[in-house]
Amino acid sequence: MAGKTQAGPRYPCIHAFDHLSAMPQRLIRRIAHLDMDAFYASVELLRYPQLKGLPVVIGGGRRSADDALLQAHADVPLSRIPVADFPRLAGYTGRGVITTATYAARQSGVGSAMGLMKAAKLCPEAILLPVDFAEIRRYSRAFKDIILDIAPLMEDRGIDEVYIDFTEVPGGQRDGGRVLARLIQKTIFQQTGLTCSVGVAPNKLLAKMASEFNKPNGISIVFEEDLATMIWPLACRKINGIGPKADEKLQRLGIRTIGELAQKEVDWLIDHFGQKTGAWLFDAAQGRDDRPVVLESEPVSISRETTFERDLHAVHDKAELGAIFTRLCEQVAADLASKGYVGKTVGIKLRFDDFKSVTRDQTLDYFTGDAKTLRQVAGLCLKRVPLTKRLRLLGVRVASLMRLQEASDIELKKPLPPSIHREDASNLIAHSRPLFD
DNA sequence: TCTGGGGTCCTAGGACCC
DNA sequence: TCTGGGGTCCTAGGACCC
Repeated sequence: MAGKTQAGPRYPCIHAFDHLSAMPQRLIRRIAHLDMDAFYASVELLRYPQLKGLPVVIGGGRRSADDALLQAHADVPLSRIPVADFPRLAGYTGRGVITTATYAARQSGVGSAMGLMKAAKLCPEAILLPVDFAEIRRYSRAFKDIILDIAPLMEDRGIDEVYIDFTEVPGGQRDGGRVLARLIQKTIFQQTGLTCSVGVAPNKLLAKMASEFNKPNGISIVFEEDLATMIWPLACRKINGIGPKADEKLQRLGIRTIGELAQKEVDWLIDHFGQKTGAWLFDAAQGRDDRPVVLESEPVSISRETTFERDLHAVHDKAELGAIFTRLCEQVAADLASKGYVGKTVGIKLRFDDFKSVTRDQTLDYFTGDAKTLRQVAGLCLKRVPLTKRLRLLGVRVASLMRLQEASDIELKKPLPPSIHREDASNLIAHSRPLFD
């Protein structure tokens, strides 16, 4: 960095750091997207370095199975666990899916979101490790704290991803953001042993795509003028927000790349995708996105759900279902309390053995966070669903949230129990089916 | 032996009010 | 007897993301 004080024109928003540069430049919007490389697997490998190079799958979601696996090794010093003692996929039964897999396991065709049983078939020699969420969260907190120390404008996008506004951060303009990106990347590695990939671009949309260009441990810089060469050749699916359904529809319309999408007229896109989506697709293809980096946001809903070890029947497994239902309500109530919220919309989610899901919810005229109240209202929601098929999942959700501190006594006062919806009452009589509630 | 869990946002229809 | 809009809230489902 040049040490001389610049003599040229001063720009009010230029940070002190840039005043030291030989050539002051106008600030251009520089947004970074950072995501950790193979986060879950990398954290596990830090703990069990003896697994390096071996096929390992990290299982997720099924807490009971995971806890059992963790428990099996609870009393063994980690450094002394021989690889042979790790639980193996073969012989494991369960309904979990894989969160991630090491490269050696991926070679056998195993990949994230795959059912554990399918993974066991594809790669029977694989070692299964449960996800240690507490450990994952510790590392997640750690890398975000490191970023906040260097660049304070950070948007949390989940366990292993953030956006960072580089625009006014010292050094954030240098080499298009590369200098700052490298500093963050290096500091995270030094302090956690984990690598990450960073993309820096004029907005979140492009930064997100850029961070994928150079994985792992990469940095990619994208400028507005790089649109045609770096973005347009990509598949539409690379746009964050275009999922399998939208992609399939685009393909049916003969659009495969973002460049092909960029050639379409707005009106044509609106005709095919509706006002909102059409206009958004048009902007995205042109690389336009003015969403700000959001530092803090209020939750919209808080929920708990669980997939059963086996499909349960409303009548035959009534007691078990009832107990699970109550426990979910208690967990949601505890989550509300620990986060300091109350809510007035209570809902349930059911998934049947054919994987079809339904939801029911009911809005109260008061706010609550009370487990018993949740259980009662959720029970009324449940009565509105015909329960002929077996169930594989049950969930409880609270929405229309308000901070507990801001809730007045009147809003929290519990009036008479809510009544069953009128149209559902006749439905109920017409069916007169057995319920586990 | 298919397919976790915790979220957000959008759409669309109906109720209800003015 | 027939027929307006607009706005807001509620509900159900679905796409998508991490």
